[in-house]
Amino acid sequence: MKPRGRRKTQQERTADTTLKLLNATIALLHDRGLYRMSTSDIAEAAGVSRGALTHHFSSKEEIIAAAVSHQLRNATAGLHKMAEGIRQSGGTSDEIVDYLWRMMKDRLFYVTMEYLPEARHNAEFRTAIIPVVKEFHAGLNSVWAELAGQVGVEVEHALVLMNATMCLIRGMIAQSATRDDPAYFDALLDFWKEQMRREFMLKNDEFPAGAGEPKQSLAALEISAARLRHQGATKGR
Amino acid sequence: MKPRGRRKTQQERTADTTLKLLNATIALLHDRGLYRMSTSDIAEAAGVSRGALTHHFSSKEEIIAAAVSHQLRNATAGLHKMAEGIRQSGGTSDEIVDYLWRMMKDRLFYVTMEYLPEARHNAEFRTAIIPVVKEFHAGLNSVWAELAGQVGVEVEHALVLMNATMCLIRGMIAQSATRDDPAYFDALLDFWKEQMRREFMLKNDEFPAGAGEPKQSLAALEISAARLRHQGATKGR
DNA sequence: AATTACAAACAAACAAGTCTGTTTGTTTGT
DNA sequence: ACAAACAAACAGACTTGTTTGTTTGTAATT
Repeated sequence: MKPRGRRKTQQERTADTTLKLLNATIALLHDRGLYRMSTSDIAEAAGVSRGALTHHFSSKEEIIAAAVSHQLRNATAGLHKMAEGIRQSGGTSDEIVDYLWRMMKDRLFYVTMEYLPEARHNAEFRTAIIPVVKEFHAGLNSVWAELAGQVGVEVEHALVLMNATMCLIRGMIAQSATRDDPAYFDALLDFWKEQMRREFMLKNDEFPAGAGEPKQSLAALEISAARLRHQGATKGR
Repeated sequence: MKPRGRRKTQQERTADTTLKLLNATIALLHDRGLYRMSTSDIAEAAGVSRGALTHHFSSKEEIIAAAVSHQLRNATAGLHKMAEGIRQSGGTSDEIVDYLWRMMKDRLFYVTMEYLPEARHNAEFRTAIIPVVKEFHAGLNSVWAELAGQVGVEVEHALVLMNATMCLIRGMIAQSATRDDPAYFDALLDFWKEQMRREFMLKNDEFPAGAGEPKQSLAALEISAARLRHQGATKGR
């Protein structure tokens, strides 16, 4: 695709170099951490000079923000692709939870944890990445809304479930920094998948898709009963 | 208790100075972040000389680890106190979720996010804090197990619920760095409280308290919850 | 009880290294 | 030829750990 030995156009040169730099930045963020890496390290890892780096990015903050945006955009693209997959050939909540877990675990949230403190203490940096973060969430919404539409759950509720799922995953990965215990996290994830299955099943029964008969399973009945009982009991508070 | 203007013994001097240093360290971790603060800043904030700091702590890493341990131990003490409150006068899952949320939001997890990258990239630091983290989790277990025993839920399952709750809270606070939206987080927390209520209710029905006393009335639960709320509100520093 | 001897706590300046942003010089593309 | 892309040298600003000197508490001795 790319001309092999041929000369590159200026645009190509810029694109190549910046891409190498951004990928190297993400790798270093993950492997060494934001404060254990220098711009020299980035240039070295990218295989370019530090002059090249400073030519394209005028500050460390800027290249970090660019790299983070780059990574988030990639993740967003993946999410939309997944939403498309669900639209065309369906998908289960289990699969989505697994996908999100893998996506976050595959460096995304580790990198996020590296720059979150920076976002918290550096207003400029924060405002620089917030738009991309919002794009990312729009991607998440697509996936979840797609599943909701497929199963017939209210979109509002589906979004709550999605956000809870994401927060849970974030917290799990955060904890994994001080707890090396894959079995523990697997168990937690299994628990959550079951929760999501039940949520979608339950809602599916309450709002039957299409002309389907409102068939409630025994388990669902018990759950609804318990829920109603509790709601009624606590309303007086 | 402490002699007012009188001379202090060496032990008292050490205790006072180190405490001032540790508190200042936590405050700076929260306000400025691990990498935006220097040991000079710590000494200044504590109102002692940098020489005093280096006398008690031989490296920045060491004082950070000590401060984190200090904070975690305090939190652990609070958890055990709460477990005791539940043992004596009961408590609801709602109240516990609220307590954990407040505890984490009150600097605990913000500080944690500051040193998590360090824990991830610095093996010595990690091994230094892991024992205290484990103590902390033991404290969490106490609280949750107490509630489980009270309501008749299997302890195993209760621990899963507790861990999920903690991970959810972690993830929410992490997200709060790039999303300033209290209503959103309130909604998420409300959703979760409802989940926990249902979990405990449901399990309570599945495993009715054997030959023991009939389970506490909701009114009684509410009363003890109010007590806990008050305790939690006044225990903070 | 007072003086002296010693150790711990503290203060302040120092030395060494690192990192960032800038500047100056060279190559490559248009 | 001109400008963009790149390379490399440089200067300034921290930060950390160390060192040197001073004060405060404790214990021994007389």
